[in-house]
Amino acid sequence: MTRRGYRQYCATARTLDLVGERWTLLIVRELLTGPKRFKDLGDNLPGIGTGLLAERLKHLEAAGIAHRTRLPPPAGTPVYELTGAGRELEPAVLALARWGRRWAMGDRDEQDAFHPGWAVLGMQAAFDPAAAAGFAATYEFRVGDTTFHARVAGGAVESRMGPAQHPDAVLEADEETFAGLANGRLRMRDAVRDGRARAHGDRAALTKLRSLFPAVVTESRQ
Amino acid sequence: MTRRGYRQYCATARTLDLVGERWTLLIVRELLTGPKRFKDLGDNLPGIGTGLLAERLKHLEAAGIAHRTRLPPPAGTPVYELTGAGRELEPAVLALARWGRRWAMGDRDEQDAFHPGWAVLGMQAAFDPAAAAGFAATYEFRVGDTTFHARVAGGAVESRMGPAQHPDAVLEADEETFAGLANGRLRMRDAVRDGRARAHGDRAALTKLRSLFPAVVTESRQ
DNA sequence: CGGCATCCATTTTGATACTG
DNA sequence: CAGTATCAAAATGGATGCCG
Repeated sequence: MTRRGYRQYCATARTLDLVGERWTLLIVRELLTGPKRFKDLGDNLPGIGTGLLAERLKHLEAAGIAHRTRLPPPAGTPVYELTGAGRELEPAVLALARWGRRWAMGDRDEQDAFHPGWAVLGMQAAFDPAAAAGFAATYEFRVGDTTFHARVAGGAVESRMGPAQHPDAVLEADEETFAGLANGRLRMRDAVRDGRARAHGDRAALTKLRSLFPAVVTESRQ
Repeated sequence: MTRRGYRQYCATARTLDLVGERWTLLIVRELLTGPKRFKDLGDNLPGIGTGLLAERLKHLEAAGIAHRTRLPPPAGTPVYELTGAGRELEPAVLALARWGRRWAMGDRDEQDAFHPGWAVLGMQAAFDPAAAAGFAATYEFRVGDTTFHARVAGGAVESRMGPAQHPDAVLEADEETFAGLANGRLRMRDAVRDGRARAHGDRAALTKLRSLFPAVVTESRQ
């Protein structure tokens, strides 16, 4: 009856006691890009099953990582949203993503699902603060009918779903191409040159884009 | 038969496919402080059972994260050791530890195990690069009959089990005290003032120590 | 010690049907 | 849509025995 735990007085183990079970960190990943409805969470986590999803959400609430609330009127739809503690899991999730970009991203399998929301985090994981020093710009990304944007400033990046207010540049690509970009298999410049991605807007911002979110693929010359 | 996976083309999910199962990241944590024997791994992971530990180690080998080798002669004991890919999991493990120090470290429960090796990572998670800028020193820590050290230089820290070559300062404390320091529940200065920890060595290095590894506990003044 | 094999009691999970 | 209820299929924990 009592939840299974590692029973170790260790910060890593305690964290895993709270978010280390199957699906939990992926739910956090979903919520990192904004509040979501029960159904949307389920749709982005194929295979989880409503029962387990409900259980995990209850647990995250009990742990103070997420909470159930309602979107402001007139929508009023019930959604789940991260708390402050939950948002602070972002560095850990990004660290895992960074490792995955480097070591776990073979080609995409037919079976593998892909949702543009994941690309948002993929881009954040790819972000190179050094390249962003002393630079500021806002980018908008369009993938099929999904849009998100990234605001670069002060050597940091902030990404969100939805369109940007005044984007300096816009990048447009199909899902497959974007998956490659976000997961480090494809270089921005190659995608644009091949016409798989279309870019427009401020020329300096577009040039900078390539170094802000470097791909992982071997530094093939040229 | 086929391993269970999330089947998502997402860097976070792929990483969790490889290291997200129960015990796996704790095995990585153990190996981050150096190669270990099968038995020592088991001893530091109470409850895992030899079968599951063997299965996890095989999986980590297959994934290229760890490998089985032998200590150089004359010891020759078989040990498990991280590969390059495995060592690169350190940022992710430390990020989880950092979150845990902040949000998951209630008091230690009677039931909770504690091993000094965990403190090594706890200290690394606590490390504040900003405070270390332009500073260099080597510290040795003694907990019961266990010794480890941290070398601070170039705004970074490197910790290892075992004594330091030429420590600038030495900190000595019992296990309970050290657990509190590593997990952020106890401030260095308080532990020293109370006599729960004994420090000696270079005075400047000792003073700096307090800011290099700040505690998490509320900034209660004085 | 290093590890695999086996048996068994519990937990977790996955899939689906069902209710407000 | 949100979430509960239910049941079968894994995964895990613990004990124990074995063999190099």
